[in-house]
Amino acid sequence: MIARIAVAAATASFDRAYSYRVPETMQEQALPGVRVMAPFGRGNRRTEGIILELTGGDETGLKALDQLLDPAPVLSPELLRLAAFLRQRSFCTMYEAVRCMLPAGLLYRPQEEYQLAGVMDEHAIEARPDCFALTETLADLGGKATRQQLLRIYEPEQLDRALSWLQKKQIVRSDQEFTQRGSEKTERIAVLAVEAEEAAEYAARCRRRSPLQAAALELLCTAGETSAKELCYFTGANMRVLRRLEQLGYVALREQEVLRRPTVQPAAPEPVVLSPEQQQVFEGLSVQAAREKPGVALVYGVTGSGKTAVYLHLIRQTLEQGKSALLLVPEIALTPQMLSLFTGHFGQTVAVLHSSLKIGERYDEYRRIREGAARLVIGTRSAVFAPLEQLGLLIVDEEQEHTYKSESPPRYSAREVAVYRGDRAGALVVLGSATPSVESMYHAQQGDYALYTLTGRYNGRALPQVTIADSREDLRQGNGTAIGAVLRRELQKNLDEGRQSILFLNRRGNARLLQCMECGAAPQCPRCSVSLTYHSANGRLMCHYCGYSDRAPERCSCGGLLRPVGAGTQRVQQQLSELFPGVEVLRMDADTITATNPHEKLLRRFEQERVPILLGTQMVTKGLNFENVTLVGVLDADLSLYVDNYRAAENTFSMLAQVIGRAGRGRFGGRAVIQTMTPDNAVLQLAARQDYDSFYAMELPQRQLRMCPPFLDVLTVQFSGLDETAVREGALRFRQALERALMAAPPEPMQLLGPAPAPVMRVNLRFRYRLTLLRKNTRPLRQLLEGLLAVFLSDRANRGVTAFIDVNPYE
DNA sequence: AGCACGCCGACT
DNA sequence: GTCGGCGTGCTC
Repeated sequence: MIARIAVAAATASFDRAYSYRVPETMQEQALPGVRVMAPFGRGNRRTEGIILELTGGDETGLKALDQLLDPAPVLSPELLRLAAFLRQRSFCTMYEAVRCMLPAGLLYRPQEEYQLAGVMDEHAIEARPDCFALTETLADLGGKATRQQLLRIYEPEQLDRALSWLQKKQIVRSDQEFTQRGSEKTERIAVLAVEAEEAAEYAARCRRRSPLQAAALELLCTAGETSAKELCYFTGANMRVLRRLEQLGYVALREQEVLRRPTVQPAAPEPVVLSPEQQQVFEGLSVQAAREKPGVALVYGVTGSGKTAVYLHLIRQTLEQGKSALLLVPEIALTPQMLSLFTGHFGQTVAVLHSSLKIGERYDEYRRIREGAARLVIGTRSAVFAPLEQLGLLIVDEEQEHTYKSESPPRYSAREVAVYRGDRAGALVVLGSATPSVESMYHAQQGDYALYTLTGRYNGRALPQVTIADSREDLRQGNGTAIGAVLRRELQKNLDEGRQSILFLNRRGNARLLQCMECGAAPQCPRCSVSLTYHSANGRLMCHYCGYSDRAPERCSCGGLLRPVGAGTQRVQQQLSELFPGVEVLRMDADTITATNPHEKLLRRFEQERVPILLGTQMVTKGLNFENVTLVGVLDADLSLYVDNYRAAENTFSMLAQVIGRAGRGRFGGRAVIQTMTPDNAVLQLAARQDYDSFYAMELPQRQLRMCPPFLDVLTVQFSGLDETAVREGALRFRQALERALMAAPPEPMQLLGPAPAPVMRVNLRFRYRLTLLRKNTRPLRQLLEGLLAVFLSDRANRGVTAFIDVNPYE
């Protein structure tokens, strides 16, 4: 018997199915979807792999599998096919695709184990004292140790240098042992092992010599029991530092059980009654779902039109038919109400999958799904790979959201995967949105998708009255603050009436920087071309691109004082307190949200204590649903509009529509004020009127003109390397090869741009350039690009330059 | 990528 | 004569 396997060791340039002989003893258990270990390459290094298929035939000259890692397949044939789709679509290797479909808890981590097998003679000891020290360590550990154990004591390079010498001399032998990650249900907790006074005293003594130990001890003195992870985060220490403290007897580390089922507060399962319009949409979808090839439905429903109620009925029907359902949401944290609604109705049938679950929780949920105990999966992007059988329904809520696109390999779009899975399984795919992506609406207009519209607002409430306020007017009046005259008037009105308001600062992310008060410079990452982000919680500077972290200095290199600046919520809060003395303003941004003060808690306070004003960045735009909020203010609507991205208009429209939708959810009607420097901008005006149809009609020809989706796809080839010239020249060579290949292909509308520096030109010391190809993303094109990429990566002329391809990226 | 094989120069 | 530098080609 021959097993065709995909191996983890393969890179894009030699990723194919490799044939191995299946030893007699494994024949029964070896099935497609079972992971294996196998020797690979000249050195026969052991690599992980997965069986794709089994065949008969000539076995001579084939290597044999050496171990099966699973008692039963971890991927069904359907999911294996999905992995192949993912590989093809996102230009990743087969094994990368497989890995991304499995929960982390299921992934084996091969653990190298080292065993003492000889002794060093005097000569050797003199020549390689470092190696001798290592053999002593091994002897202390009982003659063998795992790589991880040794890494607690030695630096990786130092360890590898010594080990390779010792292995060559056959003094140390290595073996591999497999530990299954995620089977653990514990986390590591640190506590003081001595009186706080003694610990503080030692901390003071050792501060000079080992500042990290001192910092960790001091934190433990004040915080008491802390998880090792948190302790490291706040002090900048690492596990080695904590181990050392344990050795010295100041700290005790222990494992503690952690909760494995994500907790969701189920709502009372009150019957959800559909309005006539919702009923009509439900029935239409229901009929469509019953077809042999249900296809895709776009449900376009204005904010507050009750898409969720329709989902609920559709899901119930699907489950009653004995099928399973998948509901994708952009971000779990922003949809608590939806989550409790569904758990209230479907109880244990629901499994929740998202990235902030603990490894064990995720693994448990995954198992409940695979065993058929959970038949409704609610989750974020990667939940699209949930191992559901008998899929009858896939819903992608807020389908335009960018969180569905993965920005790390495999770079897939969960929306596309959902459409593919639905097609293969004969299941209905529902894309829901208040502001559909231009692509999806285009497909609906073309008849590729069925279109359903919900126009009525919940309980017939009117849309908020929206005012566009001209910020230039305020500037002319000498009002340089973030709150213009119009908004100020409206806020005052709300305060007088005892109503609440939400203010939205349209800043990307919540990044906060340190800036020099003298020269204006902000500390830069030494390895990337970005400013470092300031974390006030632990007083450290961190780089979001490469992970660099350092204590925040007090002064700039010029000697000036460094002060935090950022999204500017603090400044606006200050201005508000001057404008409305004594009025409480609740701030919601990276600084006010911490582990102990999550944004749910903040929002609960906002609701229950009726804090008059909530001020925040992007996180205030979504999912909030408060009866007493009657005013929404957008402080700077332009900011997301004038960026170099074909989706800028769509994103801005969608964002504004969502924010405006936050007002007037209750009985009292709502108002919104949009402040802008360009009040005549058509996108803003249409968003103010919540006129999606006109926006779409205006945007579509723009897309055609710019050769952007839905007409053509954006395929970027990104190059990176330490040597800028090599990267640029590599990109240029790729461009030339691509031009030649496209010349030979049947002519199609297209445009090839670049090489140009990537938006963040340097990350982790590596320079990044990119080519942009606007062209229809067809199978022949993908094959052409895959081939060129493979050639590029194995061409010696491009040494030191890596490349990857991304389709319709967000950056 | 990661490894062996092979062909060249500097050393016991 | 051997050890080790790195350029080259392959991965069932």
